[in-house]
Amino acid sequence: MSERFDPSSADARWQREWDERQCFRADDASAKPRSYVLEMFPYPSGRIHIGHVRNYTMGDVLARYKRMQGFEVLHPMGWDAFGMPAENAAMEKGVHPGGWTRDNIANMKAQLKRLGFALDWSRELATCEPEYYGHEQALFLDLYAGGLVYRKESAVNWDPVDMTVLANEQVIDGRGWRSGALVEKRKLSQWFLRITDFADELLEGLGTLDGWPEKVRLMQENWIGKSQGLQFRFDVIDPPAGLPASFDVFTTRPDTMFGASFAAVAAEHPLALKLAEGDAAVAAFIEECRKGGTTAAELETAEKKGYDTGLRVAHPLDSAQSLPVYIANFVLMDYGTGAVFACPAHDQRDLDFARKYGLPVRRVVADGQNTAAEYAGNEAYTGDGMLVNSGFLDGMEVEAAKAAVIARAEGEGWGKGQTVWRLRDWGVSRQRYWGTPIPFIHCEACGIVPVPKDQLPVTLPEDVDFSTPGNPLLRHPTWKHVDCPTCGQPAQRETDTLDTFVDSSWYFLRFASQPADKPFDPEEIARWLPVEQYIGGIEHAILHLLYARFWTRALKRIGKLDVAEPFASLFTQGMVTHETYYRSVRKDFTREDGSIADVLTLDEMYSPFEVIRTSEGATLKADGQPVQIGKVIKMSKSKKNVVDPDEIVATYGADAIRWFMLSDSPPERDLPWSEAGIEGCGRFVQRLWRLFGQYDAAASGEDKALDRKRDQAVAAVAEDIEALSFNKAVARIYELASAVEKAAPSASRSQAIRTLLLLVAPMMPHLAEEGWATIGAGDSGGLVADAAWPVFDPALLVEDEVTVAVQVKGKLRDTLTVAKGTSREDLEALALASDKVQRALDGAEVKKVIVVPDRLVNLVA
RNA sequence: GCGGACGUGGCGGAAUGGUAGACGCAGGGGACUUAAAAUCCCUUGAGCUUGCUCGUGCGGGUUCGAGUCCCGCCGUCCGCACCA
Repeated sequence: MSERFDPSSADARWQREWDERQCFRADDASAKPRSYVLEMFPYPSGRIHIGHVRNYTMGDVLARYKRMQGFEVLHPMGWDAFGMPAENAAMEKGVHPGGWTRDNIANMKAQLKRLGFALDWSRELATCEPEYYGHEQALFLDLYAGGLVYRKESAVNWDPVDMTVLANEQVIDGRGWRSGALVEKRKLSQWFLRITDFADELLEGLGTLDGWPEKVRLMQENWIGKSQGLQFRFDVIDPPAGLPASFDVFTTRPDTMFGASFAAVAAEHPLALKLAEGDAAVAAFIEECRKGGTTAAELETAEKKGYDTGLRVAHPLDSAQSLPVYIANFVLMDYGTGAVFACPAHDQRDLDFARKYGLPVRRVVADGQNTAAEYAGNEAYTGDGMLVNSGFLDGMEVEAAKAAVIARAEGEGWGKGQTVWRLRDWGVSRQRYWGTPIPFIHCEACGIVPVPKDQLPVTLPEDVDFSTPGNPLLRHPTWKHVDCPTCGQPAQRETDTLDTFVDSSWYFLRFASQPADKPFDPEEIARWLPVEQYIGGIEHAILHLLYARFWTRALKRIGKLDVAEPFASLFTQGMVTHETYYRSVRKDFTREDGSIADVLTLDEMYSPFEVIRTSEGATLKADGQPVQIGKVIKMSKSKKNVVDPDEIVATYGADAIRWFMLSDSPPERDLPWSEAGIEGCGRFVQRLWRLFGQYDAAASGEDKALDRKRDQAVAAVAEDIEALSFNKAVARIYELASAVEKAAPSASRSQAIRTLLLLVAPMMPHLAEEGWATIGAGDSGGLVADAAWPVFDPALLVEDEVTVAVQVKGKLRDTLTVAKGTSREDLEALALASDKVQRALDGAEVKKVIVVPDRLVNLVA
């Protein structure tokens, strides 16, 4: 064995070996128990980011460990390859989105290979290839046939300069993020998926996902947003001609109906719009509401504003009462019915509004002993209590009163119990080129016609022009012109493409089953799904994970597969962070005549490679002067605090960076990158290598203590990996390595070295293979990638000597080393015999003795 | 505002209610070396009177015993948000 482990030659050599032997190819026909380990597939942006390395290293350790435990493991990789950046590159650099994307894939695949991940590349897929998106089109048609896809007019953010629809996230302060143009609301006919049909199931299903973080389940629960209450009708008293005679409101507090003091409709409510037609003041008010900002800060401080329409509605429970109708800026058109009844005493917004406009505030829920109808103060009472001042509801608790009002409304026919969801149907139309074409044809005679399945895939044209804004598919000279499949007359293709979240809603199914003639085979899916462990970033907690759950359930409902929840366990890993370095620089903006127009203080950022970091501070290499050390934040190009995984691999080898990704920080938390840290990892790789070199098959003699440490490490590391507590597994391995280093040569020591190699094999596979070639030869002769996890006798884990803490009044005074299982009496006697204990007791009488066998003795004086 | 997570040495972090600080990084001292690198050994929570005191954001409580459980604060981060 050579002196040093040389990753620059060993890494590539073993990667080639794994490739040639197809070690990580999942066998569909295997009789072994199965395990599907999946990390969220990357967008091919160009380079692998350090966050990818962390994500895929975690999955890789688990996949390799599962293989060692005798599982048939499916651990695939692919590319979420459609999306905006490719079109941006096309516009900026004049390249083709497809060429750009495929080049990126090739580069990133090579990068992933250099990290030595145990992936089944035979199942690689890219969502931008017709072999993938053609099947997606087929599934979309199946969902259409199943009634889960429909078209409707919907308002979108329209960028009039780029001539495209923008996602909400792409609208910044009302302007398009690229063009800077004021964004318009535009009505477009768009394709929708009926995710709201599954709102209840998706919510219920969360309860079965024991392997998901509570945080993610809560986020999805809030997103789905189930509210139960009463929807009821307000009749307008003496409605003016041309106005609706009634409108519906929704409330979760029907119990508070006797406290109602006004009704309010949203500015975009049909009633308000109708009133505006004949009344300029109403129109002006509506316009004012529209201008209101939607940022969090603006909403926080926004004043409640209302416009009294002069209309009045009858109180459904008390015909003697009527309520004024306001148009109010705090009522949202797209939630519930866009209209509310207001009970100021028990709702903060209603109270703010009532106080401002001098409307009555009547208590109907008792706040403890406080039952007076007169409601004082500016804080609404929203707690439980007994109904008061409420006619037939008096004396009931809130929940009972809700039920009573709903029952009465349903009996009398003016309302019914209703569930309202925050979740909206999923709009999937995008006016973009680089996405899956929506497989429909618009025919003047026949309407909307699905593309017949034998004509799939509908492929994207290659010859497209990005020199002018807008959707290239729309202005392509020939692509959209087709004959109607039904009547044969000239017709037009749908030129919208699917939201890329559709692509990622079923890729995990295609990984498990890849027939050429259909999206997947349900029997093959049943063999691999659900994914045993899914790993990815928390940023996908809602959209991707909810869409994937929905898509799977939708396919189940139409009989395409028999899986309800695609991901049995989910793990959301933290980010990789790094210090930032900056200097505050004064910038003078001078006019042409030399006068100063503006002075700003800007932070100039420096990359870690421009900076020398010592324990005292940081200096810039260029001038030797100090720089400020900023916050530790997620690596990002704009903050210049990125490190390139490729450079780390070139310097320290794949195993060192993998080890770093697993060390120190718990995997769900952020991991601060440090130069010193990666150097330490590089040193540990070499330290293990030296240990492997000390393996001596001929050594003899037993070292019981080391045997036990070895077995304890095997058990603990296995437990830690299964819990994804990689940082603890790493610490255990360090401990065993130190113990082995200190031990004198023996057969036990050689055995421990061999075990150590197996324990690090999932984490440092290249080093392990290189060592196994010497140490493992003779027992299997094969690769450590195919080796089994070390076995041990659980009985041997038990220590025969234990250290027992001795406390006096709860404070540690001494420790005793005794045989395991020493009796309570003996422990007590030994504790009392201790000088330190006697000194601490200082003659006091021992009143009580607590003995926890093998752990501690506490003497209470 | 609502919901959630977290607060432990210089830093990342360990710790089924039972010896707080495992393990790593950084620091200090030493060995080897002409020297450096590499490696190895010792040391490293604070304070003082060197065997004692204090120490897990703050204040209470439960307990023989609390980083851990309960109550009330403070702070940081994340998600959602005029959701009726």
